Amino acid sequence: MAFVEDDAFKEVTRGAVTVDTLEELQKKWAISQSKSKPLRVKLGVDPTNPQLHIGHAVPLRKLRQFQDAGHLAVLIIGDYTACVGDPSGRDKTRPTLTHDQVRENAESYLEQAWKILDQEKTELRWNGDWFREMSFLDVIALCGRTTVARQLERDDFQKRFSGGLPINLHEFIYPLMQAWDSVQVQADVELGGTDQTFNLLLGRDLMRQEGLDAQVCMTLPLLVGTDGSRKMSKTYGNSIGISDSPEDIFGKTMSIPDEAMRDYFTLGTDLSLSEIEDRLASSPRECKGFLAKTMVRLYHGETAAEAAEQNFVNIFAKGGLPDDIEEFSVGGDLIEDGKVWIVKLVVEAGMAPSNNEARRNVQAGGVRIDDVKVPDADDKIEIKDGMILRVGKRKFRKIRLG
RNA sequence: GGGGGUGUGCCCGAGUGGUUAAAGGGACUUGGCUGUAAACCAAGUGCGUCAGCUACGUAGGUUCGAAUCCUACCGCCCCCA
Repeated sequence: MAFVEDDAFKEVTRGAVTVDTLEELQKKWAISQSKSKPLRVKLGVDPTNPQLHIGHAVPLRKLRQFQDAGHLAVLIIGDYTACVGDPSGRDKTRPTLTHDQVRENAESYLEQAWKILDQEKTELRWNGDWFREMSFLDVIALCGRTTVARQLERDDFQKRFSGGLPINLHEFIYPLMQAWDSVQVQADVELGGTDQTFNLLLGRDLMRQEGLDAQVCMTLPLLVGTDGSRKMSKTYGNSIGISDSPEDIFGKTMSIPDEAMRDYFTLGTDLSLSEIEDRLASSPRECKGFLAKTMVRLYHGETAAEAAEQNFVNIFAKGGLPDDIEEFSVGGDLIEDGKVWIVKLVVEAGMAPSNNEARRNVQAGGVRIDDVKVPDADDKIEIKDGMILRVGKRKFRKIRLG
């Protein structure tokens, strides 16, 4: 067997948790090189949410690495699978989306994905193209390709089943759909998070059943969220969106636990392993600052990265103010004798969701006007144009009269 | 189809007629320390300018009074067929 150990191959396998199997990948890689025929590397994405975060970016970056090595990305938009909802790693049934919602999400999804992928080397497919054509009989036949026992071996279903939680029948079909995608596009390699293992392996099975050369399955670690414990997910509120502002990306990255830095570097950036090691060897704070800057650079460019860092240092190291502060115009009905009740002001400025929450913030000493604490929640504030209202550490508003 | 369970706040979970806006934990928020890290400490987490209002699957009912009792409905789980 050909033994591939070139740099591109190393780069492409870097960070993978499992490769089923590495030998097959080496073989495919070697054949691809000798025949100058790019590998078809599949990634299926379900646009269940219009916002991509850097956790989603992990497999996309991996896909990009394959592209840089001369291979073809086969990006499948799961417009049909998204309507089912992937049960992987879930402890409850996913809410189902309408097809229209999915189409809409897909648009913004792609817009963001092209920040990472090379569009020239991408084959874009929609799995509705083949699922739409299937008859009910076809679906039945597809379902016949796996067994209930096999499904129940999965950890997520096992937990739900033994825990007395519902498992809806359509959830069993999801992996089959994803696996069928592989058959349709004749994938050489499929990428996915470790939670995708079952789905990916089922793709191998179906391809073999169809007499095709089975795909190699590569699983990647799930990026941990900014809380450092759970996987990154918008629903957990621990995600960094790739469309977030430079300031947000910088700030959120600075708030991750130190232990998560290595994963963020290896999974979320394009830096070389040796550089990453060097950085990790420096002081954690410096290292994290560099990480944050790198993250901003990836999605907003070098200039924005510099600015975001400046801004951060200015606010948190020097206790200053951000460069750009959102303005809030105080409407006439709020003002009484030139004064505004602090609680109402905070709420109206969108800095707290309710009066009670705003009141608590004041009582805790977290509300400042021009850097002076507001002592009492009952206080009325004399409004001056340009005054700075601050709630907590990171929320600022410049008050405008009129 | 028959029988047995179960449904509480963001999540888990206690509570079986009366200071129960509802124990405890997680999560989160604000403050302190700091590196917007971790750990730790403190306060807090339905709404309401504070009088009050609304909440324990949904709708009714019993009661001076219900998350707690009754009826119906809905969802979910288990066993039998």
